[in-house]
Amino acid sequence: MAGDEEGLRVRLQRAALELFRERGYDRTTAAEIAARAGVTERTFFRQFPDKREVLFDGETILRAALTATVADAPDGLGPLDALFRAFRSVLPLLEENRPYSKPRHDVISSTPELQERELAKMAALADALASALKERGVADLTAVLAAQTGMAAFVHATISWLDDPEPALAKRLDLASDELKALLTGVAH
Amino acid sequence: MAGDEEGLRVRLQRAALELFRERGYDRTTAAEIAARAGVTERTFFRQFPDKREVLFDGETILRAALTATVADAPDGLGPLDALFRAFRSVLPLLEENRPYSKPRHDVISSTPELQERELAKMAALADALASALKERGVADLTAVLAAQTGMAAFVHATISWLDDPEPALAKRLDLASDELKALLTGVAH
DNA sequence: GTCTATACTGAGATAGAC
DNA sequence: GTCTATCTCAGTATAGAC
Repeated sequence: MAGDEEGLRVRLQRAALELFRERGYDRTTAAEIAARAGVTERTFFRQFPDKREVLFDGETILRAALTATVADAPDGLGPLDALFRAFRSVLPLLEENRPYSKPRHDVISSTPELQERELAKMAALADALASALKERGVADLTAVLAAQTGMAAFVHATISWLDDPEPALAKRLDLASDELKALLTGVAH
Repeated sequence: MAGDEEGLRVRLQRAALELFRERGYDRTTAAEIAARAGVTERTFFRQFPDKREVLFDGETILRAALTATVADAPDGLGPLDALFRAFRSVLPLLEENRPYSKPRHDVISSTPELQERELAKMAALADALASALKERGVADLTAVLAAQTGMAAFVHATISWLDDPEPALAKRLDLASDELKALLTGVAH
């Protein structure tokens, strides 16, 4: 038995992604993932509360980075600008992880169960960002709408960039930001 | 047996909501729901692909109503205005259903599994609205961002109104609409 | 690590609508 | 008779309790 719990989690994640790509998500069992990582099924479920979660370990890190950057934003910066500043701050992290994220995303987008979990993670992230904005003194409704709107732009930019690396993610983020501005044009009420 | 399939679905939905409120979602089995509706477990799963889905039958109607109204919007109306016009058109439907929607929402918000499913439904709705906007000639990126942003406002208004009926839903929608305008105006880039 | 509940799936038998 | 919906029975996999 290794004491290397972190290494075990990574091994399980890799084994899972491999198997999901080979046979598809629903045709691979938790026992098979565990076996490929050299442990038992029980150990798998001790590391991850359910089978889907094995593909969503990185979200914690992303959330921590984003909320910290929002908290550190200079005074007077508007809510959406504070968010986009945070999104830009994690660009290197995302670009570095693209080789893993791309196949991972392919599996997710072809598996309804995993899509649901992804939406849940993104919603949790948006909630965390809304809280970070409120900490800055942004009003509740404003913070929630800004977080949702910003996340929508961020997710859309990221996903389209995973499908096609050109244009670069930074460029796509700028595009989405501009597009949000333009949305207002013609809003009557 | 009865040919009344629609009545059966409604009976199953009501039985499910009752049981979920009595014992909680995870402490009630599909067999129990079926039994209360007078059928077997297998029949339950023929009507609904999984246990969660029994609480999400109305989404289809809402989606049809919203997309139809977006399609019917007068020429020259901006994307966000077309969306809010559609949201307002569906207010009577929502108000009429509040007695059912409120307990349903309580169950959902206390059950992670159901929250995930709800997010998936809302995402599907946003996709449908984005498509409806594209049909009107709105550019892809614009349509997607408008749909996501509009849905965020709509969902937030609806949920807060389920928690507390005052102020009215129409008022809450106007508030959210105004808030979005204010939000987008301050984007620097 | 073992055992069990329960969500789901498939196949075949049955019964009612037409 | 066909067709469709339910029931019955047997099975697998996830997840939780012990």
